[in-house]
Amino acid sequence: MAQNSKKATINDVAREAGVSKKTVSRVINKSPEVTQKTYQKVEQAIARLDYTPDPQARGLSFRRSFLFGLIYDNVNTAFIADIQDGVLDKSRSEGYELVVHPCEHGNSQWIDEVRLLIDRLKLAGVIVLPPLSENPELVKMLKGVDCEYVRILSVPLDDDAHMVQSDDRSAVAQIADHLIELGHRNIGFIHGPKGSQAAAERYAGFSDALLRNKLKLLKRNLVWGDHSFASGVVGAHKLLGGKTRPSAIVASNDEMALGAMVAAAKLGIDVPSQLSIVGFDDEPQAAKIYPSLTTVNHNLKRMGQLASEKLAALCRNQPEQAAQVQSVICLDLIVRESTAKVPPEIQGNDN
Amino acid sequence: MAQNSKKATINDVAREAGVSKKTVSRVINKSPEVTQKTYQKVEQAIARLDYTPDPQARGLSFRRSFLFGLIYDNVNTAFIADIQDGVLDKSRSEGYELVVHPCEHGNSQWIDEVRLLIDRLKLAGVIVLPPLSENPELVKMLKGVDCEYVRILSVPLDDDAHMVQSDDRSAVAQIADHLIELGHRNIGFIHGPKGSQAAAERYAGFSDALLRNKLKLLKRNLVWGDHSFASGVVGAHKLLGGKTRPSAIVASNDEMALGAMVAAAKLGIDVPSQLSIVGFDDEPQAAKIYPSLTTVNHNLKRMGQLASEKLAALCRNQPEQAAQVQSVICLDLIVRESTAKVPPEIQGNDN
DNA sequence: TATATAATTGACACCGGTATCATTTAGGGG
DNA sequence: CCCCTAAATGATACCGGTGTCAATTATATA
Repeated sequence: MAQNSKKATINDVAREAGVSKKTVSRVINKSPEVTQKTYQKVEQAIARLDYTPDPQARGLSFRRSFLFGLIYDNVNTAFIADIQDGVLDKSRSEGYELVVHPCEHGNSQWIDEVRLLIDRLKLAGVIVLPPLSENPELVKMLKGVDCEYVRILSVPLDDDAHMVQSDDRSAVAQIADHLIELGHRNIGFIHGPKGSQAAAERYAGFSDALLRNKLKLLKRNLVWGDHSFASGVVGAHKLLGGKTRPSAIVASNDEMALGAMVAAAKLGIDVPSQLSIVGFDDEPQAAKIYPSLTTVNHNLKRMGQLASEKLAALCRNQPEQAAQVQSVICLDLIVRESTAKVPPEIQGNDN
Repeated sequence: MAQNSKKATINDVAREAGVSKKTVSRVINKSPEVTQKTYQKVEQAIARLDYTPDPQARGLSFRRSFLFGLIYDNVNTAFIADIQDGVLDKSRSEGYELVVHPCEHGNSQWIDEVRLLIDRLKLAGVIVLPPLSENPELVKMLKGVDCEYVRILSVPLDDDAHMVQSDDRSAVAQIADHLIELGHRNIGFIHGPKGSQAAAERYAGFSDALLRNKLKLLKRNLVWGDHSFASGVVGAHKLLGGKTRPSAIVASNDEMALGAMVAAAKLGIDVPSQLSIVGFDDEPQAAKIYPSLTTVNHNLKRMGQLASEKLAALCRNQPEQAAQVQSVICLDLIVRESTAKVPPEIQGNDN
């Protein structure tokens, strides 16, 4: 407790340094027009008084706060928490605190609600998470409002300054390649929700890999899910119920992959000796089951860091710099216990 | 977009309503001294102009912001996300936005850091999550600062207005009772980290149940862990390695219970036919494995809601009201597939 | 009906900063 | 050495609200 009782104001510093408060303000804002000498005088006074400027008062003048907003839909809490962690990492070091703001999914008013939030809190910038970030109406709104933004999504975009993209497509291709290398030819796929662009990207990656390896995409090997555990169970049952069941299943996310594993267990199909299963996301539980799940790691924290780094650059009015921050994140294939060579008795049994 | 271009200020409303801006301010703050008639005039003007007061400006005058802080240690992201969700639920309906602020664990400066955060953002209140909330230094700091607070923890406290407690002790007792009902007499326990009061409470519950049922607490049935998955694996190996291995294992949290399940699987011990396992927390993955995990549900979201409800009451200067909000939360036993009757061949094999 | 008292309302300073523009100081050329 | 121009600094209004206290109005009392 350096200060006596009240915290120092800019007037105290001005008095202490023997300058006007405007000059102190200049120092705080690193204005280049201040003399070296004056600068030091003020700096010392600031240090002596243990002064920190009041963000509220500054915000009132600037018509802008020192807050970032994190806008998300409350679907997957683990997902959010990790990104949030990364965002906090960078934003706080840049002098911004973070306001979190989940939106009711399905509530069509959410865009207006976000606008109101931005307006009222005078947010300096927002980071929008998928699937909200895919919404074109939102982007339209953000462009019309005095607030910077960065979108996190898995759909490629031609707007490096405002996006951090995880390259889901290549990652799923990688994962499919891994299975193909293990000898699998007959591979099932559990698709994500129909409206989701992210899910579409993941399927595209699967398709890429199969075509590149001259394998056919069989209709009977594709089932639809909605990224929920239950839909993974159902989907796997469908895939495994046919006469020529696939020797491997790729699920569009871990949640469904876990569902597939439970379905297999209940059907008495051993993973991985009789069936390989892969997921996508590397959720915490993926490593904590037996057999542990081969999947792909999102680097969520890193994405959060990059997003806030871009946002901070945008708020400094340096869009070029924001664009130069890495925009596309590659994911890491994580091979665990749920994948193995195709069992010999099935070997030739492909399409 | 109702407003023309700029948002309306209090002066605009005052002009529109034909009163002074101070009177408008009174209406905003629901001051009782305003006439019914004036009140309506102003309300209508506000509605016509689509006016919302500027929280920054109000905060500057009040020397207080309309922000709550959520202070946590970054150990378990799922845990945080759910509470955060509940906190947001209530706090936003009370007119507060939420700033999230993780603290580096191990960094001993964190209390000062929180003080600075409170000071700079002039937070109206903070909600502190365990294990941070257990720290007496923190509480001392919070009492010396002009900011309301609510602690979430699992240790009983005599301070209803400032705490939301989850009754871990009774819950673990319940879970042990469940096992005892199933015929288990020889029950192992994997303890949480040594410093943690929460872990101590859970063990106390276990002990309660055994003593109540006149079972002995055997030293060989207690191993220490640290709430991590890995320590669950190790702990279970120790418990299962002896000559008279327990027929059931209670882990102090789900994470370790999952570790125990993997350990059992690798040892070729079938769950639940040869070994029952229970966890604590009901993390999302608990239901998404086979066999699914019997555990206890935290009602994290509810805790978050109650905490923010209390905090809002405190901020309205109604401590009695805050104290009346439910303070102790009972947890729900969730029986799934990982527990079963004790196998007959072991039946008499107790202490 | 006049007056004392309480209930409403308004004028103005202030919260802690920044913007604008005038003023002072410093540097350079004649 | 003086004048001109540019750089550094300061005075004052203002951001959008609230607090204080005085001024006005309504109500109660005599």
